Amino acid sequence: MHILNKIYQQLLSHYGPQHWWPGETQFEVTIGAILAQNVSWTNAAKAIENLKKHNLLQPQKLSGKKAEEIAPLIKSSGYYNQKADAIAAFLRWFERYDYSFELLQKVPTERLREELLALPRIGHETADSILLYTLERRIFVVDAYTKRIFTRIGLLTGKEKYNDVQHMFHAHFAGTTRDYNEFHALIVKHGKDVCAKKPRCGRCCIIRWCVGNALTPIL
DNA sequence: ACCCAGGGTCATA
DNA sequence: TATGACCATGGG
Repeated sequence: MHILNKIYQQLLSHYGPQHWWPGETQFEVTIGAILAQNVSWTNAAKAIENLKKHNLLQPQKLSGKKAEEIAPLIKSSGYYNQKADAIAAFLRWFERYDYSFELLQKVPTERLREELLALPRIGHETADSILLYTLERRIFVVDAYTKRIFTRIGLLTGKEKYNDVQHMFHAHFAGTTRDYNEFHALIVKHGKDVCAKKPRCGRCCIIRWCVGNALTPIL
């Protein structure tokens, strides 16, 4: 069994399933992926609740709004002007698929990823979050915690680009889409738990405890 | 008052 | 290619 699978099993048994992504509908998950960019989930969740309160958390409703109208509704998520632009642009793109996630499912993952990445303010992580959590494609989502944790335990050097890190997981982590979902969620959980930006000395991360210290970067 | 949080983009060298 | 600046709210 590859070390990545061991780490996954260890995290899963330690924290339990995280049941990501929180969200009642595919559209809510998708918009949430944009709103959660570089902000605490609680801030993003407030913006989502506000959209819900205004009965706008449906593509056909929200597509009628201009970015300037969306922005004040999502203030709590931070960067609200950019995120309002991103949402408006996403809806303009989504219209070509009749606002139908059913139709999106017919599109191959690679093409979907390219189209999402072509949208403003949708970068690698946001695109992959939508692919994994909304559309249930077997795609690994790389975030800041992933790079930090796996660099700290020595499986990464810290100089890899997004696609390099993702390739490591795609090449070596054997799991279902569900496992890819859980792994990323568990990494975030573990990151918030013990792998803060400033290393807290003395608190040994359970991954290191799991795999030991003699690791060399794979890739 | 600082630091951080489930990033992305653009100008500059 | 690789940094730095900028976007911005809210909780600790």
